[in-house]
Amino acid sequence: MERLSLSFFSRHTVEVAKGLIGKTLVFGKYQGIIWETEAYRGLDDEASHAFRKTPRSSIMFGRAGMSYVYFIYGKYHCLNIVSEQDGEPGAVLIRGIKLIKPSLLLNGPGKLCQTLGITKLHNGLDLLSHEDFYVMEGQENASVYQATPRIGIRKAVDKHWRFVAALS
DNA sequence: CGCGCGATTGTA
DNA sequence: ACAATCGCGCGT
Repeated sequence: MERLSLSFFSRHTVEVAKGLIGKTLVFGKYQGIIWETEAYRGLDDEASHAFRKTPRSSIMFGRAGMSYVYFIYGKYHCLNIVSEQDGEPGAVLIRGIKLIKPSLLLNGPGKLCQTLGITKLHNGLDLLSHEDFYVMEGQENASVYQATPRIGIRKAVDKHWRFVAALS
């Protein structure tokens, strides 16, 4: 299967978030079908870390296809993939994947990173060229069935930028 | 340098 | 409905 390239990730973040549903995340020995995503943008998105440019969020302003991993609530890590043209902020939060072998649904960004062992050490890696951390084509039958407000935020609840795959 | 709070989760 | 837990971001 073919690895997703720069042209896939360097689009509007909402399109990337939808497009990632059904794709295959590869991280070391793990492989999983991406089940749930959320789009986060810049100045037009009050709920995004990139609403303001800070040291932490600066990666979101860089070239698409890079990993953005942040630490939250003193306990959990969350995995994002940078989107948009270089210079434009955006990233897609990976909220859920369906692990292949062992078959296991990882719902929730914290649990996902905990299970796979993703930490801040994996922040700023290039998924376009990394040896065993990337996204490739997958089961395209997993089509988007629902768009909802994003989870765990109080701002910009009018933006329905959370996407969940259909059952299968 | 101090302080409030969060793109979460498990438990009550 | 809420506590746990600590790094980030902003104000002083």
